[in-house]
Formats: sequence, C-alpha cells, structure tokens
Amino acid sequence: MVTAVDLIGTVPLFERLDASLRERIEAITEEIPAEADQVLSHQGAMPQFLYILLEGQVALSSTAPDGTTALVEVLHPIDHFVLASVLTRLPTLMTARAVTRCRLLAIHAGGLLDLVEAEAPLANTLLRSVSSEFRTMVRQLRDLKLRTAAQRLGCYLLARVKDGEALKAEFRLPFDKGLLAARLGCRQENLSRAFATLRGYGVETHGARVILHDIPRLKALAVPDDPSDPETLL
Amino acid sequence: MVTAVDLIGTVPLFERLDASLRERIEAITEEIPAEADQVLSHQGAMPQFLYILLEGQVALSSTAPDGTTALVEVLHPIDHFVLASVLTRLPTLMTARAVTRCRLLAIHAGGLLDLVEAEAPLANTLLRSVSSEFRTMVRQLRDLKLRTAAQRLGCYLLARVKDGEALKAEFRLPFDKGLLAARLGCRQENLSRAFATLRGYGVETHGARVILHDIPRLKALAVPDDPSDPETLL
DNA sequence: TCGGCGCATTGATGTGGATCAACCGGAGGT
DNA sequence: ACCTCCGGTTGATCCACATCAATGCGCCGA
Repeated sequence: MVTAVDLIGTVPLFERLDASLRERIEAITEEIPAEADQVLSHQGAMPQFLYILLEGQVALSSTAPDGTTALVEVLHPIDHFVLASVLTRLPTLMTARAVTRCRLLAIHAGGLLDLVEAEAPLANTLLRSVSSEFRTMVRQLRDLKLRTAAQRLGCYLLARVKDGEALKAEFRLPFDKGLLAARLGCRQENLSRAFATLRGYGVETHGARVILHDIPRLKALAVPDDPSDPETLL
Repeated sequence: MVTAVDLIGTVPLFERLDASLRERIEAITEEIPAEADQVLSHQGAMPQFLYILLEGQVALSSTAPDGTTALVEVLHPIDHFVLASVLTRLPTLMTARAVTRCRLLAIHAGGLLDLVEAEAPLANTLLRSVSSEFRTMVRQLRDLKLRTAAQRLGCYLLARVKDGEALKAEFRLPFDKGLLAARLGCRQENLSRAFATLRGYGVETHGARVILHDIPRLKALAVPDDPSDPETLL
C-alpha cells in the first residue's frame, strides 16, 4: 500500500527535504478525495490545510463583493494551493473548487507553520515556491493588461507544445473551453472568436484536439515570452 | 552618524530578527542614492541586489515583447523590491525605476541567499513578505478583471483615508495623476473621467488635493474589500 | 507682461470584449 | 429512431476604455 509519506516524497515541493523532515510533515497530513465541484477552501476563510493536488484539477477563483468572479488559475498535479494564506495566517483571497474528481493531500496548517519556524530547509523550499507563484501572478497581470485574448490564447497553446517541436504540434486541451476561457480572462464566446482568429495562423481545432500547423507564424502573432532568452523579456 | 545597521533595524522586513543576524545582513548591504528616472533593476536581468526603499518613490513595471508597458506597483518607504527574483535566482519580470530622487539600501543578492539558507528566522520573515506580495498581486488581478476604472479609483482613494474618518476625509495624492492612472491600469484621460464620475459621489479635487465629502456613498460605488470583515470578501 | 510649455480636462471616434440571443451538432436517454 | 440537453459557435448590440485631437490653465522664464 502506498502511504502518505511515500506520496510526500514525490511532491516536488518537498522532494529535496531529508527523510526525517518529510516524516514529520507526513505526520500532519492526510490524504483526502474530493468530488467534482466540491469547494475545498472558501474565499475569506482561514485555511485549515495546505493542499497538494495529486490527481484531478482544481480551479482557483476570486470573487468581488458584487458577486462577479475571476478565475485566476487552474491547477494540475502536482500543484499545491493556499500556501500564501497559510504562511501569512490570513484568510484566503480565492475559492478553490475541484473541477474534476480529485485526490489530495491536506497538510495541517498549524503544524506546518510550526515546522516552518524551526526548519530552515523547509522554509527555503516554501520561499522558492511562493516566490515563483508571485512571479506567475505578475505575468498574468501583464498578460491581462497588455495582450488581447487571441494573443493570450496563442501563448497558452504555444506553452503546451513540448520543446523540440519547432514547426508543428498536436495535443489536446486539458480541460473544456469554458474553463479555458475563464483562465484566459475572457468569455467562452470570445475564446471561440479567438480560435477563429488563430485559424488564420495555422491553428486547427476539432473539439479539444488542437493542431498547430505553423508554430513560427503563431509565435509572431502571440509573441510569447521565451523563458530561455531573457533578452526577449525586455 | 546613522549607519546602515541602524537602518536595517528600522526596516519592517528585518525588525524581528536578532541583532547578530541584522549585523550580518548589514555587512552585505550598502546605502545608495538614485536620481529620478534612474533604472535600478532592468526587466530580464539577474538582480544583483535586494533593494529597500528608504526615501522617494519607485515604480515597478512590466513590458511585453511588443514594447507596451504595464505599471504594476508604485513603492513607498519602506518597501522593498526584486525579492522574488532574488529568491528564485531568476531574471526579474519587472523594471524598477526611480520616480523621484531616492535613497535605498542594496543588499547583495548572493550573500542574502547564503543567509537565507542557514537562518530559519530570516527565511520565515521573507516567507511572510513574499506571501503577502503574492496576495497583493492576486488582489490587483481581481480588481483589474472585475472593477471599472472609477471603482478602482474609488478604492484607491478610500484606502488613503485613515481609520476613524468615517464620513469625510481630505488628503493629497502621493504622486501625479499620470502615474496614478498607470497604477490603476488606465490612461490619464480615463482617470480624469473617473474623477468626473466620482464627483457625483462627493469627491472633490483641486490638483493633487482630494476631499471626500461622503465616504459611505463612495464606498457604495467602489465596494472596496474590507479587510476587517472576511464575510465581505465573499 | 507676454509667450510658451506641460499637465489636466473635454470631446469624438475606434476597438476589444461582454452581453444577449439564436443556432448547431454530438452524446445520452427513451 | 427520436428527443433533449449541453457545449460550442455565430451574430447583433452594448459598454468600458483607448486613442486622437483640441482646448484650458497654471507656471516659469525672457
């Protein structure tokens, strides 16, 4: 049987920690399932657990006082969520909802905080993680302000192609178009139009199946930032 | 004479650290001045220093490959910047530019990383800080997606009123309207129109001087999130 | 005092995306 | 087979904001 501690070892967040520390984390975590649509953490609530997504998909969204909602991120294995809230001991700013049936690890927030206080390696791992989440948010902010929906879609598609496929690529979307639209910060209708626009740039779609016929052309439209070349980040 | 170590002690980021650790930080920091418009850290570059702003204002902006730029935040004393990049050892995603003449502390990035590795209290302090920056970004993302420019301006104005002023308030804007517009994610022209809209909600302006005559009414329009009441965060 | 310059405001028009509404096509149930 | 439901698409219209252009106004130096 697979125990939680085995699982903890496979979580990238913790993989560099030594076994004794991982065991102590294991002692305060439990594995839990979640049904599709189940709310795992409610905006405005104090998080009881740090969650790690082992299987399935989880959507993070933030809703304004007037009730409108912005989807901020869709998580896949092996991501985690509500880390920043746990660390700041502040109520969450987003609601986490299972998109599909999920399997998760739930690490008790209080216990984790105690460990973080005492263990520099753990604090360091989390520091890296939160910092990179911060950077993700900055990028999203920039994309939202500076790129059109079609460009954001283009970037999203380009991000799914594996390295080495310079000209053509084919894959399927990891979730339905309604969710993709929300993730890209637009409505389903506009995502549809965005796909229509990209058709002129060698993008073919059949349902969730996507074929990119001309990656360079798509890049020219979408202008993705290329992480391997800091100069293009200027 | 005021030494850097005295200054380190006054930086909220470090104030909870014990004296010996602060000294070790002091050993790798220097105080530097900056002229208005001077670029302190360039997008896409590896940050050499963690900066702490002692005097003046610094703008953080992110520019897309096509050259358009989004201002993400305007910093005031005693904020710091490029922390997430230093911690992840990744190139910066934003350019930091002095808005006014500034005085700063520059903490050597490599040295800081060494300290962070070894010192749990330091790692913890930074963890809190990055986490709360992360939360700030989430909020900005939500505001941008969900609120109009007039609402964002309303929230911004309401955020400047000190607690206890429930009905009326008066203050001056900390920087010029061009910068405020960028900070709010709109053009100067639209900021102007936003102010015009708010005039109908008891907002009076004379240059940088702002008078709020009817705070409750403004709140009703802008619907700021009230940090003291988690329920309104729903 | 007068010109000029820069910031702020105001107006006219264009655009991206939201919203509302109708329609299409495949999957499941009967 | 048929109907129904639902995700997706398409079209029409609306709204917030950008953009372009003109004007107003305070400040400063000649």
